[in-house]
Amino acid sequence: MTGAASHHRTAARRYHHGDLHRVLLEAGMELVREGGTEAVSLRAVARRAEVSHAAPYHHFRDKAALVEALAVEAFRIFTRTLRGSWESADGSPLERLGALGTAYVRFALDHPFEFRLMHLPGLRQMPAAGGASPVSGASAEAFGVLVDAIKACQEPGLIPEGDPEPFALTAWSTVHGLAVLLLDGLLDGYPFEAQGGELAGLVTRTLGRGLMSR
Amino acid sequence: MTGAASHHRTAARRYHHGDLHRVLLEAGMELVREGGTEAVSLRAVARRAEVSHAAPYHHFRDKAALVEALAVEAFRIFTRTLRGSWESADGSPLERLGALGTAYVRFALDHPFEFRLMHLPGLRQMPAAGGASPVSGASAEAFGVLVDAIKACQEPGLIPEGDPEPFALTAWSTVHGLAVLLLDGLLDGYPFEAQGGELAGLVTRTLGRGLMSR
DNA sequence: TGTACATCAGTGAACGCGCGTTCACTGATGTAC
DNA sequence: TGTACATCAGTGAACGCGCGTTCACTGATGTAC
Repeated sequence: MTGAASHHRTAARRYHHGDLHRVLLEAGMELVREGGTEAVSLRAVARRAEVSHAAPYHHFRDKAALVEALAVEAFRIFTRTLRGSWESADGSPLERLGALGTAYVRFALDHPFEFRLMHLPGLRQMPAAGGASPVSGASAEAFGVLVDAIKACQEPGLIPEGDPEPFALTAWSTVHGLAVLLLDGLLDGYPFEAQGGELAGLVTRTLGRGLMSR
Repeated sequence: MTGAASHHRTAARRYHHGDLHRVLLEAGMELVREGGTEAVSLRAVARRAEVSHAAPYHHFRDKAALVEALAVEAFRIFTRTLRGSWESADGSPLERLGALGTAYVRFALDHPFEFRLMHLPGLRQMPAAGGASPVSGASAEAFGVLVDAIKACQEPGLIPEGDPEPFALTAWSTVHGLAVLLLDGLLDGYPFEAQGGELAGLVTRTLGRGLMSR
Protein backbone atom coordinates (compact mmCIF):
# COMPACT_ATOMS: atom_id res chain seq x y z
CA MET A 1 0.00 0.00 0.00
CA THR A 2 1.48 3.29 -1.03
CA GLY A 3 1.16 6.41 1.08
CA ALA A 4 -1.04 8.08 -1.48
CA ALA A 5 -3.43 5.17 -1.72
CA SER A 6 -3.83 4.99 2.04
CA HIS A 7 -5.33 8.48 1.98
CA HIS A 8 -8.20 7.36 -0.20
CA ARG A 9 -10.20 4.36 0.74
CA THR A 10 -12.39 4.13 -2.33
CA ALA A 11 -10.10 4.96 -5.22
CA ALA A 12 -6.45 5.32 -5.90
CA ARG A 13 -5.38 8.93 -5.95
CA ARG A 14 -5.47 10.42 -9.37
CA TYR A 15 -3.59 13.41 -10.64
CA HIS A 16 -6.78 14.98 -11.87
CA HIS A 17 -9.07 15.05 -8.95
CA GLY A 18 -12.38 14.94 -10.72
CA ASP A 19 -14.50 17.08 -8.42
CA LEU A 20 -12.11 19.28 -6.55
CA HIS A 21 -14.46 22.26 -6.67
CA ARG A 22 -17.00 20.37 -4.61
CA VAL A 23 -14.37 18.93 -2.28
CA LEU A 24 -12.89 22.37 -1.64
CA LEU A 25 -16.29 23.76 -0.69
CA GLU A 26 -16.86 20.89 1.70
CA ALA A 27 -13.43 21.32 3.23
CA GLY A 28 -14.17 25.02 3.64
CA MET A 29 -17.46 24.35 5.37
CA GLU A 30 -15.73 21.92 7.70
CA LEU A 31 -13.20 24.56 8.64
CA VAL A 32 -15.99 27.07 9.24
CA ARG A 33 -17.83 24.65 11.50
CA GLU A 34 -14.71 23.92 13.47
CA GLY A 35 -13.13 27.31 13.82
CA GLY A 36 -15.33 29.95 12.28
CA THR A 37 -14.64 32.15 9.33
CA GLU A 38 -11.26 33.07 10.71
CA ALA A 39 -10.10 29.51 10.21
CA VAL A 40 -10.73 29.70 6.49
CA SER A 41 -7.72 30.35 4.30
CA LEU A 42 -6.98 29.11 0.83
CA ARG A 43 -4.01 27.22 2.16
CA ALA A 44 -5.96 25.60 4.97
CA VAL A 45 -8.70 24.57 2.58
CA ALA A 46 -6.17 23.05 0.20
CA ARG A 47 -4.52 21.26 3.09
CA ARG A 48 -7.84 19.82 4.20
CA ALA A 49 -8.58 18.69 0.67
CA GLU A 50 -5.14 17.06 0.50
CA VAL A 51 -4.09 19.06 -2.48
CA SER A 52 -1.32 21.54 -3.14
CA HIS A 53 -1.96 25.08 -1.97
CA ALA A 54 -2.02 26.44 -5.50
CA ALA A 55 -4.65 24.02 -6.75
CA PRO A 56 -7.69 26.00 -5.53
CA TYR A 57 -6.85 28.78 -7.95
CA HIS A 58 -8.13 26.60 -10.75
CA HIS A 59 -11.56 26.71 -9.08
CA PHE A 60 -11.79 30.06 -7.31
CA ARG A 61 -10.49 33.36 -8.58
CA ASP A 62 -9.24 34.36 -5.16
CA LYS A 63 -9.96 33.97 -1.49
CA ALA A 64 -12.97 36.28 -1.59
CA ALA A 65 -14.57 34.10 -4.25
CA LEU A 66 -14.21 31.03 -2.07
CA VAL A 67 -15.68 32.75 0.96
CA GLU A 68 -18.53 34.04 -1.13
CA ALA A 69 -19.29 30.53 -2.38
CA LEU A 70 -19.22 29.25 1.19
CA ALA A 71 -21.68 31.92 2.28
CA VAL A 72 -24.05 31.01 -0.52
CA GLU A 73 -23.79 27.38 0.54
CA ALA A 74 -24.60 28.31 4.13
CA PHE A 75 -27.62 30.33 3.05
CA ARG A 76 -28.91 27.39 1.06
CA ILE A 77 -28.74 25.08 4.05
CA PHE A 78 -30.39 27.75 6.17
CA THR A 79 -33.23 28.32 3.71
CA ARG A 80 -33.86 24.59 3.48
CA THR A 81 -34.06 24.36 7.27
CA LEU A 82 -36.49 27.26 7.51
CA ARG A 83 -38.70 25.91 4.77
CA GLY A 84 -38.74 22.49 6.41
CA SER A 85 -39.76 23.98 9.71
CA TRP A 86 -42.61 25.96 8.15
CA GLU A 87 -43.92 22.99 6.25
CA SER A 88 -43.83 20.62 9.17
CA ALA A 89 -45.33 22.99 11.74
CA ASP A 90 -48.82 22.36 13.10
CA GLY A 91 -51.53 24.79 14.12
CA SER A 92 -52.82 28.08 12.81
CA PRO A 93 -50.70 30.06 10.38
CA LEU A 94 -49.81 32.38 13.23
CA GLU A 95 -48.61 29.48 15.34
CA ARG A 96 -46.67 28.15 12.43
CA LEU A 97 -45.11 31.59 12.00
CA GLY A 98 -44.02 31.37 15.61
CA ALA A 99 -42.45 27.98 14.96
CA LEU A 100 -40.64 29.47 11.99
CA GLY A 101 -39.22 32.22 14.17
CA THR A 102 -38.09 29.70 16.75
CA ALA A 103 -36.44 27.66 14.01
CA TYR A 104 -34.60 30.78 12.89
CA VAL A 105 -33.15 31.33 16.33
CA ARG A 106 -32.43 27.68 16.84
CA PHE A 107 -30.46 27.48 13.61
CA ALA A 108 -28.29 30.37 14.72
CA LEU A 109 -27.58 28.71 18.06
CA ASP A 110 -27.00 25.28 16.55
CA HIS A 111 -24.79 26.51 13.73
CA PRO A 112 -23.19 29.70 15.05
CA PHE A 113 -20.25 29.73 12.66
CA GLU A 114 -22.31 29.13 9.57
CA PHE A 115 -24.73 31.82 10.73
CA ARG A 116 -21.91 34.29 11.18
CA LEU A 117 -20.49 33.36 7.82
CA MET A 118 -23.80 34.31 6.21
CA HIS A 119 -23.51 37.74 7.75
CA LEU A 120 -19.85 38.44 7.20
CA PRO A 121 -19.36 42.16 6.60
CA GLY A 122 -18.43 43.01 3.06
CA LEU A 123 -19.87 39.86 1.57
CA ARG A 124 -22.32 41.76 -0.58
CA GLN A 125 -19.94 44.17 -2.24
CA MET A 126 -18.48 41.37 -4.33
CA PRO A 127 -18.58 42.46 -7.93
CA ALA A 128 -20.69 39.78 -9.53
CA ALA A 129 -20.84 39.42 -13.26
CA GLY A 130 -24.40 40.64 -13.67
CA GLY A 131 -25.30 43.02 -10.89
CA ALA A 132 -26.64 41.59 -7.64
CA SER A 133 -24.23 39.30 -5.82
CA PRO A 134 -25.00 35.59 -5.49
CA VAL A 135 -25.13 36.05 -1.75
CA SER A 136 -27.91 38.60 -2.12
CA GLY A 137 -29.88 36.14 -4.17
CA ALA A 138 -29.38 33.41 -1.62
CA SER A 139 -30.48 35.61 1.26
CA ALA A 140 -33.48 36.85 -0.68
CA GLU A 141 -34.64 33.27 -0.93
CA ALA A 142 -34.46 32.84 2.82
CA PHE A 143 -36.48 36.02 3.22
CA GLY A 144 -38.99 34.61 0.76
CA VAL A 145 -39.88 31.86 3.21
CA LEU A 146 -40.80 34.49 5.75
CA VAL A 147 -42.85 36.50 3.27
CA ASP A 148 -44.80 33.40 2.28
CA ALA A 149 -45.52 32.69 5.92
CA ILE A 150 -46.85 36.21 6.40
CA LYS A 151 -49.06 35.81 3.35
CA ALA A 152 -50.45 32.58 4.77
CA CYS A 153 -51.38 34.51 7.90
CA GLN A 154 -53.03 37.27 5.92
CA GLU A 155 -55.29 34.92 3.98
CA PRO A 156 -57.53 33.98 6.92
CA GLY A 157 -57.22 37.53 8.27
CA LEU A 158 -54.83 36.76 11.15
CA ILE A 159 -52.64 39.62 10.00
CA PRO A 160 -54.07 42.72 8.26
CA GLU A 161 -54.11 42.84 4.48
CA GLY A 162 -51.62 44.74 2.40
CA ASP A 163 -48.03 44.46 1.35
CA PRO A 164 -46.61 41.53 3.34
CA GLU A 165 -43.04 42.71 3.17
CA PRO A 166 -43.17 45.30 5.95
CA PHE A 167 -44.63 42.66 8.24
CA ALA A 168 -42.05 40.15 7.16
CA LEU A 169 -39.32 42.68 7.74
CA THR A 170 -40.48 43.35 11.26
CA ALA A 171 -40.63 39.66 12.02
CA TRP A 172 -37.23 39.13 10.47
CA SER A 173 -35.68 41.92 12.48
CA THR A 174 -37.05 40.53 15.69
CA VAL A 175 -35.85 36.96 15.34
CA HIS A 176 -32.59 38.02 13.76
CA GLY A 177 -31.92 40.42 16.59
CA LEU A 178 -32.62 37.80 19.21
CA ALA A 179 -30.39 35.31 17.42
CA VAL A 180 -27.51 37.75 17.20
CA LEU A 181 -27.82 38.89 20.79
CA LEU A 182 -27.82 35.30 21.99
CA LEU A 183 -24.84 34.45 19.83
CA ASP A 184 -22.96 37.51 21.03
CA GLY A 185 -23.45 36.38 24.59
CA LEU A 186 -25.10 39.70 25.33
CA LEU A 187 -27.88 37.89 27.17
CA ASP A 188 -25.69 35.69 29.32
CA GLY A 189 -26.05 37.72 32.44
CA TYR A 190 -29.80 37.82 32.73
CA PRO A 191 -32.02 35.60 34.84
CA PHE A 192 -34.32 34.76 31.97
CA GLU A 193 -31.52 33.17 30.07
CA ALA A 194 -33.48 30.09 29.10
CA GLN A 195 -31.52 30.09 25.88
CA GLY A 196 -33.27 29.57 22.60
CA GLY A 197 -36.73 28.09 22.83
CA GLU A 198 -38.18 30.00 25.74
CA LEU A 199 -36.77 33.37 24.82
CA ALA A 200 -37.79 32.84 21.24
CA GLY A 201 -41.34 31.98 22.32
CA LEU A 202 -41.56 35.05 24.49
CA VAL A 203 -40.30 37.34 21.80
CA THR A 204 -42.36 35.86 18.98
CA ARG A 205 -45.55 36.06 21.04
CA THR A 206 -45.02 39.77 21.60
CA LEU A 207 -44.18 40.15 17.95
CA GLY A 208 -47.31 38.22 16.95
CA ARG A 209 -49.53 40.52 18.98
CA GLY A 210 -47.96 43.51 17.30
CA LEU A 211 -48.53 42.06 13.86
CA MET A 212 -52.15 41.12 14.49
CA SER A 213 -53.39 44.37 15.90
CA ARG A 214 -53.13 46.89 13.11
CA MET B 1 11.78 73.76 13.60
CA THR B 2 12.86 70.18 14.07
CA GLY B 3 10.94 67.30 12.56
CA ALA B 4 9.84 66.03 15.92
CA ALA B 5 8.54 69.39 17.03
CA SER B 6 6.53 69.85 13.86
CA HIS B 7 4.54 66.76 14.73
CA HIS B 8 3.34 68.28 17.96
CA ARG B 9 1.89 71.71 17.96
CA THR B 10 1.53 72.18 21.66
CA ALA B 11 4.64 70.66 23.17
CA ALA B 12 8.02 69.43 22.08
CA ARG B 13 8.16 65.67 21.81
CA ARG B 14 9.21 64.02 24.99
CA TYR B 15 10.69 60.63 25.50
CA HIS B 16 8.05 59.79 28.04
CA HIS B 17 4.81 60.43 26.35
CA GLY B 18 2.71 61.24 29.35
CA ASP B 19 -0.64 59.85 28.26
CA LEU B 20 0.14 57.21 25.71
CA HIS B 21 -2.61 54.91 26.96
CA ARG B 22 -5.22 57.49 26.06
CA VAL B 23 -3.55 58.35 22.76
CA LEU B 24 -3.37 54.69 21.76
CA LEU B 25 -7.08 54.25 22.40
CA GLU B 26 -7.87 57.30 20.32
CA ALA B 27 -5.63 56.11 17.51
CA GLY B 28 -7.36 52.74 17.66
CA MET B 29 -10.80 54.30 17.44
CA GLU B 30 -9.67 56.34 14.45
CA LEU B 31 -8.52 53.21 12.70
CA VAL B 32 -11.81 51.52 13.47
CA ARG B 33 -13.78 54.45 12.06
CA GLU B 34 -11.70 54.48 8.92
CA GLY B 35 -11.32 50.82 8.12
CA GLY B 36 -13.23 48.74 10.61
CA THR B 37 -11.93 46.29 13.11
CA GLU B 38 -9.79 44.62 10.49
CA ALA B 39 -7.68 47.75 10.25
CA VAL B 40 -6.71 47.51 13.89
CA SER B 41 -3.33 46.02 14.66
CA LEU B 42 -0.93 46.84 17.42
CA ARG B 43 1.58 48.00 14.85
CA ALA B 44 -0.92 50.21 13.04
CA VAL B 45 -2.05 51.76 16.30
CA ALA B 46 1.54 52.45 17.30
CA ARG B 47 2.21 53.96 13.89
CA ARG B 48 -0.81 56.21 14.20
CA ALA B 49 0.30 57.32 17.64
CA GLU B 50 3.80 58.02 16.26
CA VAL B 51 5.47 55.67 18.63
CA SER B 52 7.55 52.55 18.20
CA HIS B 53 5.63 49.36 17.60
CA ALA B 54 6.72 47.85 20.90
CA ALA B 55 5.56 50.78 23.01
CA PRO B 56 1.90 49.68 23.29
CA TYR B 57 2.98 46.65 25.30
CA HIS B 58 3.56 48.92 28.25
CA HIS B 59 -0.14 49.76 28.20
CA PHE B 60 -1.93 46.67 26.88
CA ARG B 61 -1.06 43.08 27.67
CA ASP B 62 -1.66 42.00 24.09
CA LYS B 63 -3.75 42.76 21.06
CA ALA B 64 -6.89 41.26 22.55
CA ALA B 65 -6.64 43.62 25.50
CA LEU B 66 -6.47 46.62 23.19
CA VAL B 67 -9.47 45.49 21.16
CA GLU B 68 -11.40 44.85 24.33
CA ALA B 69 -10.65 48.34 25.58
CA LEU B 70 -11.78 49.78 22.26
CA ALA B 71 -15.04 47.86 22.45
CA VAL B 72 -15.70 49.17 25.93
CA GLU B 73 -15.02 52.67 24.66
CA ALA B 74 -17.47 52.18 21.80
CA PHE B 75 -20.15 50.92 24.17
CA ARG B 76 -19.69 53.97 26.36
CA ILE B 77 -20.24 56.33 23.44
CA PHE B 78 -23.23 54.27 22.36
CA THR B 79 -24.81 54.30 25.83
CA ARG B 80 -24.32 58.04 26.08
CA THR B 81 -26.05 58.54 22.73
CA LEU B 82 -29.00 56.35 23.71
CA ARG B 83 -29.42 58.06 27.04
CA GLY B 84 -29.29 61.46 25.37
CA SER B 85 -31.96 60.45 22.91
CA TRP B 86 -34.27 59.16 25.62
CA GLU B 87 -33.85 62.25 27.75
CA SER B 88 -34.42 64.69 24.94
CA ALA B 89 -37.40 62.91 23.36
CA ASP B 90 -40.87 64.47 23.59
CA GLY B 91 -44.28 62.86 23.94
CA SER B 92 -45.65 59.92 25.87
CA PRO B 93 -43.25 57.35 27.27
CA LEU B 94 -44.26 55.03 24.44
CA GLU B 95 -43.40 57.67 21.87
CA ARG B 96 -40.13 58.30 23.62
CA LEU B 97 -39.45 54.57 23.54
CA GLY B 98 -39.97 54.71 19.78
CA ALA B 99 -37.49 57.56 19.52
CA LEU B 100 -35.03 55.49 21.53
CA GLY B 101 -35.40 52.61 19.12
CA THR B 102 -34.88 54.90 16.17
CA ALA B 103 -31.78 56.30 17.82
CA TYR B 104 -30.47 52.77 18.24
CA VAL B 105 -30.81 52.07 14.53
CA ARG B 106 -29.47 55.45 13.58
CA PHE B 107 -26.35 54.96 15.65
CA ALA B 108 -25.66 51.69 13.89
CA LEU B 109 -26.02 53.31 10.48
CA ASP B 110 -24.04 56.40 11.40
CA HIS B 111 -21.22 54.49 13.09
CA PRO B 112 -21.18 51.10 11.40
CA PHE B 113 -17.63 50.20 12.33
CA GLU B 114 -17.98 51.12 15.96
CA PHE B 115 -21.23 49.19 16.07
CA ARG B 116 -19.58 46.12 14.62
CA LEU B 117 -16.69 46.48 17.02
CA MET B 118 -19.13 46.30 19.92
CA HIS B 119 -20.39 42.99 18.61
CA LEU B 120 -17.13 41.37 17.60
CA PRO B 121 -17.35 37.63 18.15
CA GLY B 122 -15.27 36.36 21.02
CA LEU B 123 -15.13 39.69 22.79
CA ARG B 124 -16.83 38.33 25.88
CA GLN B 125 -14.65 35.33 26.50
CA MET B 126 -11.81 37.58 27.63
CA PRO B 127 -10.65 36.35 31.00
CA ALA B 128 -11.12 39.39 33.16
CA ALA B 129 -9.58 39.57 36.59
CA GLY B 130 -12.83 39.24 38.51
CA GLY B 131 -15.38 37.32 36.50
CA ALA B 132 -17.58 39.21 34.07
CA SER B 133 -15.67 40.92 31.28
CA PRO B 134 -15.56 44.71 31.09
CA VAL B 135 -17.37 44.51 27.78
CA SER B 136 -20.26 42.71 29.43
CA GLY B 137 -20.50 45.47 31.98
CA ALA B 138 -20.48 48.13 29.30
CA SER B 139 -23.19 46.43 27.28
CA ALA B 140 -25.30 45.87 30.39
CA GLU B 141 -25.30 49.61 30.89
CA ALA B 142 -26.64 50.19 27.41
CA PHE B 143 -29.35 47.65 28.06
CA GLY B 144 -30.14 49.49 31.27
CA VAL B 145 -31.26 52.51 29.29
CA LEU B 146 -33.80 50.33 27.52
CA VAL B 147 -35.02 48.76 30.75
CA ASP B 148 -35.53 52.20 32.29
CA ALA B 149 -37.54 53.27 29.27
CA ILE B 150 -39.77 50.22 29.58
CA LYS B 151 -40.30 51.00 33.26
CA ALA B 152 -41.32 54.54 32.38
CA CYS B 153 -43.93 53.08 30.05
CA GLN B 154 -45.21 50.72 32.71
CA GLU B 155 -45.77 53.43 35.28
CA PRO B 156 -48.75 55.07 33.51
CA GLY B 157 -49.94 51.66 32.35
CA LEU B 158 -48.88 51.94 28.71
CA ILE B 159 -47.20 48.56 28.99
CA PRO B 160 -48.45 45.83 31.34
CA GLU B 161 -46.93 45.52 34.79
CA GLY B 162 -44.35 42.94 35.73
CA ASP B 163 -40.71 42.27 35.12
CA PRO B 164 -39.58 44.86 32.56
CA GLU B 165 -36.70 42.81 31.27
CA PRO B 166 -38.62 40.50 28.96
CA PHE B 167 -40.20 43.55 27.35
CA ALA B 168 -36.86 45.26 27.09
CA LEU B 169 -35.36 42.17 25.55
CA THR B 170 -38.04 42.01 22.89
CA ALA B 171 -37.56 45.65 22.05
CA TRP B 172 -33.81 45.22 22.02
CA SER B 173 -34.00 42.25 19.68
CA THR B 174 -36.21 44.12 17.27
CA VAL B 175 -34.13 47.24 16.89
CA HIS B 176 -30.89 45.32 17.00
CA GLY B 177 -32.08 42.99 14.29
CA LEU B 178 -33.15 45.84 12.07
CA ALA B 179 -29.85 47.60 12.60
CA VAL B 180 -27.83 44.51 11.73
CA LEU B 181 -29.90 43.68 8.67
CA LEU B 182 -29.52 47.22 7.38
CA LEU B 183 -25.81 47.19 8.04
CA ASP B 184 -25.43 43.84 6.32
CA GLY B 185 -27.09 45.24 3.23
CA LEU B 186 -29.67 42.48 3.46
CA LEU B 187 -32.40 45.01 2.88
CA ASP B 188 -30.86 46.73 -0.11
CA GLY B 189 -33.02 45.05 -2.68
CA TYR B 190 -36.44 45.91 -1.32
CA PRO B 191 -38.70 48.72 -2.40
CA PHE B 192 -39.29 49.92 1.14
CA GLU B 193 -35.64 50.67 1.57
CA ALA B 194 -36.19 54.07 3.07
CA GLN B 195 -33.13 53.43 5.15
CA GLY B 196 -33.13 54.18 8.83
CA GLY B 197 -35.86 56.49 10.00
CA GLU B 198 -38.84 55.14 8.08
CA LEU B 199 -38.06 51.50 8.51
CA ALA B 200 -37.29 52.06 12.14
CA GLY B 201 -40.62 53.84 12.61
CA LEU B 202 -42.50 51.04 10.92
CA VAL B 203 -40.83 48.38 12.97
CA THR B 204 -41.06 50.16 16.29
CA ARG B 205 -44.78 50.88 15.80
CA THR B 206 -45.46 47.20 15.27
CA LEU B 207 -43.30 46.42 18.25
CA GLY B 208 -45.12 48.99 20.35
CA ARG B 209 -48.49 47.44 19.58
CA GLY B 210 -47.14 44.07 20.61
CA LEU B 211 -45.83 45.42 23.89
CA MET B 212 -49.04 47.26 24.79
CA SER B 213 -51.52 44.48 24.22
CA ARG B 214 -50.75 41.84 26.76
C1' DT C 1 19.28 72.03 47.34
C1' DG C 2 22.05 67.96 45.63
C1' DT C 3 22.95 63.36 44.75
C1' DA C 4 22.32 58.20 44.17
C1' DC C 5 19.48 55.07 42.57
C1' DA C 6 15.23 52.40 41.45
C1' DT C 7 11.66 52.42 38.41
C1' DC C 8 9.09 53.61 34.51
C1' DA C 9 8.16 54.06 29.60
C1' DG C 10 10.15 54.52 25.64
C1' DT C 11 13.42 52.47 21.27
C1' DG C 12 14.92 49.47 17.45
C1' DA C 13 16.45 45.02 15.96
C1' DA C 14 15.07 40.53 15.46
C1' DC C 15 12.20 36.14 15.51
C1' DG C 16 9.01 33.13 13.31
C1' DC C 17 4.58 32.68 11.29
C1' DG C 18 0.92 31.89 7.91
C1' DC C 19 -0.87 34.03 4.41
C1' DG C 20 -2.29 35.29 -0.77
C1' DT C 21 -0.55 35.04 -4.98
C1' DT C 22 2.42 34.02 -9.09
C1' DC C 23 5.15 31.14 -11.93
C1' DA C 24 7.17 27.57 -14.75
C1' DC C 25 6.38 22.99 -14.76
C1' DT C 26 4.09 18.35 -15.73
C1' DG C 27 0.92 14.55 -15.76
C1' DA C 28 -3.77 13.35 -17.43
C1' DT C 29 -7.54 13.85 -20.49
C1' DG C 30 -10.12 14.46 -24.61
C1' DT C 31 -10.49 15.37 -29.49
C1' DA C 32 -9.43 15.61 -34.64
C1' DC C 33 -7.94 13.07 -38.12
C1' DT D 1 -7.85 1.51 -33.53
C1' DG D 2 -3.65 4.85 -33.40
C1' DT D 3 -1.48 8.95 -33.10
C1' DA D 4 -0.58 14.05 -32.55
C1' DC D 5 -1.68 17.67 -30.07
C1' DA D 6 -4.32 21.17 -27.41
C1' DT D 7 -6.19 21.83 -23.11
C1' DC D 8 -7.08 21.07 -18.48
C1' DA D 9 -5.95 20.59 -13.60
C1' DG D 10 -2.65 19.42 -10.85
C1' DT D 11 2.54 20.38 -8.39
C1' DG D 12 6.20 22.70 -5.75
C1' DA D 13 9.26 26.55 -5.27
C1' DA D 14 9.37 31.22 -4.50
C1' DC D 15 7.93 36.15 -3.57
C1' DG D 16 6.80 39.72 -0.39
C1' DC D 17 3.89 41.13 3.27
C1' DG D 18 2.31 42.59 7.84
C1' DC D 19 1.68 40.79 11.89
C1' DG D 20 2.32 39.61 17.23
C1' DT D 21 5.67 39.21 20.30
C1' DT D 22 10.25 39.26 22.70
C1' DC D 23 14.55 41.23 23.98
C1' DA D 24 18.38 44.05 25.47
C1' DC D 25 18.83 48.69 25.59
C1' DT D 26 18.34 53.67 27.17
C1' DG D 27 16.51 58.11 28.30
C1' DA D 28 13.40 60.34 31.69
C1' DT D 29 11.27 60.61 36.09
C1' DG D 30 10.56 60.46 40.94
C1' DT D 31 12.03 59.42 45.59
C1' DA D 32 15.05 58.68 49.81
C1' DC D 33 18.40 60.65 52.22
